[in-house]
Amino acid sequence: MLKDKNAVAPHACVDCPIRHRAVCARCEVDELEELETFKYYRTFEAGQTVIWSGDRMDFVGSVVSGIGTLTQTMEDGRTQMVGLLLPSDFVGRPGREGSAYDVVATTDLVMCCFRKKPFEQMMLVTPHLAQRLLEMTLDELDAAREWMLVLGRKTAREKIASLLSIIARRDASLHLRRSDGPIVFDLPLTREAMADYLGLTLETVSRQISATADHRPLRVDSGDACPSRRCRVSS
Amino acid sequence: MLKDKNAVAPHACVDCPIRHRAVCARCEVDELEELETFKYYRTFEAGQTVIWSGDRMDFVGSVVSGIGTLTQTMEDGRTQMVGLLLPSDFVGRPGREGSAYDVVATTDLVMCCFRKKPFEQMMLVTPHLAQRLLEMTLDELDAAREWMLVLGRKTAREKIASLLSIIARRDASLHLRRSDGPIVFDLPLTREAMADYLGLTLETVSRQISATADHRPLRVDSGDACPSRRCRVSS
DNA sequence: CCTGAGCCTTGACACAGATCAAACGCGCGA
DNA sequence: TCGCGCGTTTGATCTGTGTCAAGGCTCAGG
Repeated sequence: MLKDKNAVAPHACVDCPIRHRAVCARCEVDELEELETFKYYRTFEAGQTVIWSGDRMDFVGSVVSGIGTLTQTMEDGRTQMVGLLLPSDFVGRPGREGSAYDVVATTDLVMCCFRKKPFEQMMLVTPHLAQRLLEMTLDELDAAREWMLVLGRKTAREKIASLLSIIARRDASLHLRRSDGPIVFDLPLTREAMADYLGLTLETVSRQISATADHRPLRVDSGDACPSRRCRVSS
Repeated sequence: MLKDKNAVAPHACVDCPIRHRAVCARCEVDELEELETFKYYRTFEAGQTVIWSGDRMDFVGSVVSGIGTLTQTMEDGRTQMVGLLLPSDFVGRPGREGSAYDVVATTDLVMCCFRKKPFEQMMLVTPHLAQRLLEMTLDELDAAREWMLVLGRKTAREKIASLLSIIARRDASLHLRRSDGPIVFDLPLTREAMADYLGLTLETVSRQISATADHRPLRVDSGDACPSRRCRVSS
């Protein structure tokens, strides 16, 4: 239960790694200071559940580092991931008591949390906050709708391609890579998590990835401990 | 091209049928008056396209009556509906040039439109508008995610049940019916539109509905011109 | 009246992906 | 060192939907 080496929480908003992408992106320095009065960090280990669906939530917050998932489960156990939480993504809904989804840490995760009550109150008087949240929510809505197309109409192969492309895009926008040569990025999801996101079974995911890896477009770089978790995509 | 008999556009916001559910729900009388200075109505016939994906949009607006759809299409023609537009639903995104989706009128449709520029400006200084829009967007996001579960994990039969249940719920919340006896409501979608929404083919939709109609839960009331467009759901 | 256009239904068949089952490889603790 | 757990791969088989095709119903127009 020791702290993860990367999980050293930042303290000043001003040099926060997600400063310019999170809910607080539009805030002025004095607004950041106000936020800090009810802000705290929480860290989660890979695999830990952040919130159970239906649980009362007394905070909202942003992912600072690591990856989380938002999933829905039916009574009979079928499960569908409805959102990926990458750094700067917002969790929780102001004005709603409980969480509608299970939130799970896929990797070690650091979250910047705000107590919900004061956050809600600050939103009422701070257009910068409310505006940014609206903007982020609209983006998420677009993403959700794009994903509906993936789930409803694409083949297994195309679904995997869509997943890789989304992760690659987000990864690139975060790390600002040079765009020459093959694109390389971590794929920190198990086959099962991918299957949950794509509306497939884990066997199908595995088969499609193996097949694709042979026939080109995508190659798996085996220089890593867990070979299939790091991808190099060409084309 | 004569005006539809129902398409007589209301003029005063105060007695608008969607007054208390639309973006303007939280607005005070003076705010409504300001909205009216750049508001206008547009009517569309069943089948007409309201906006093409990618088109520049110079307005945002609310559905006053009728039903519309939001659909995405891939280059090869596969298509997925990503949203149903029922009365009071909002169309368009402040802060975005063009539409990301095709918007099509499924029935005759009346929309209450606001010129985008003034609307955006008013949003900046009118928390009531921005707050309501945020709330509606969050609801839409929840709906989209619920739909992801439907698309990703449910069987054809369950998908149809989900569709009926959604329409019935929205219909009930709009018309406030007595809840005794079997629920009856219009289903103003073609098999093709349902298929687009559910990520199925129209043949599968047709088969499932026929099958379900025989074996109970859902019965089709054949007192109508187009028998399969009016449903009576028991249980 | 007939005709054609939409929309819906039904049938036969194919196939993508699910399901069930076995086995592999790697890291970890005893 | 061994054995175990977890994630993954691979195989054999089954099945729910898609695909292709034909035919029906209802309405509008000539």
